[in-house]
Amino acid sequence: MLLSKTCIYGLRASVLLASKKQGGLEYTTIRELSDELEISFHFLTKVLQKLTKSELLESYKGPNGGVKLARDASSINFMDVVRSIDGDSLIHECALGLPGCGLLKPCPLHDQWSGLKMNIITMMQDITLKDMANNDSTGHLLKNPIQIISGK
Amino acid sequence: MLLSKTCIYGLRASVLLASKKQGGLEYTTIRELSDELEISFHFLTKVLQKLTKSELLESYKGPNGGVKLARDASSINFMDVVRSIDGDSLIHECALGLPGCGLLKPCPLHDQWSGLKMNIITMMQDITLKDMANNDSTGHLLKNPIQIISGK
DNA sequence: GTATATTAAGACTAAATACTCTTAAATATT
DNA sequence: AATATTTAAGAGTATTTAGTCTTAATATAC
Repeated sequence: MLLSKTCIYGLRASVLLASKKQGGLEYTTIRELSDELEISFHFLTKVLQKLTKSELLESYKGPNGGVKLARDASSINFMDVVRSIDGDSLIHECALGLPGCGLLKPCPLHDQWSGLKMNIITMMQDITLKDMANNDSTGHLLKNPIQIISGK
Repeated sequence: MLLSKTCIYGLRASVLLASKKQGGLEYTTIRELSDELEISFHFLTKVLQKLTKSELLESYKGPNGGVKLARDASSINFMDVVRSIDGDSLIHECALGLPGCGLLKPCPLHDQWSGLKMNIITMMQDITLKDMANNDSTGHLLKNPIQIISGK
């Protein structure tokens, strides 16, 4: 698995926020997010605390509180969330888990893997929360995708 | 982490075998492999049992026994070992861990990720144990790399 | 056949990750 | 001030992955 489950939960919640009114710039309760994403409320709370600490989200306690994106969904990318939760092991890690593998002392897979890894990182940096929110036509991330031709 | 530690151990042992005389086609004891790779003997034994069951290795009990490659190192690729140990979750898994993600119901990352994933898989299929054994000039995988200008 | 060398298999333990529950702190409403 | 709503934080539990240990099975050599 490339990303931890914790990280995936953080991503899903961030994209869900981005899909909300005002592009996620107003408070939504974690309860609402956890209900929609079908993730345990308490666990999601912990995950989102990491995003709050790394200032991707802002939180507010009490009635009408919740979490919101700290800045526009188009300026937060996939990689920001990944680094906040999984750290940058993805960036530095050798495919064979060999300590000390690098340009100076490449493992047998280093050259091939660093190229592929760079492509993954570039992709993660290029795609923003807004992109993902707009690209969830199949409702994978958002159980109740944005209604274009709204019903009731 | 893309590959489990178990999988990485299996890869390292396979490459080490491939680097041995006769290209790994004669028996080497697991004890020798575990000593050279500095992996616990018992744990490596378990890992290699998987490779033996999937017929990438052959084992033989008793004195002069051990494990050897079941076929030439140039005909076993990286992917063979990965699939034997980690299964093909790598091939099928959605980057966001979403069940049901696929061509028919792509998640917001599906298109980008499936392209990158294909590159990873292609790389793993293209590189053989022989390639890796030949390409370990820095001795990352093999603690005592093959001596070209042999000492003592 | 007895001792020795080796892999196979299963039970067990440890560590990492995922998840739950309880309590505290902050804010709003009345 | 009292109560309700919400996130924060910490302790605790469960599950998965990694690793260890013991015993069994198989083969060789004497």
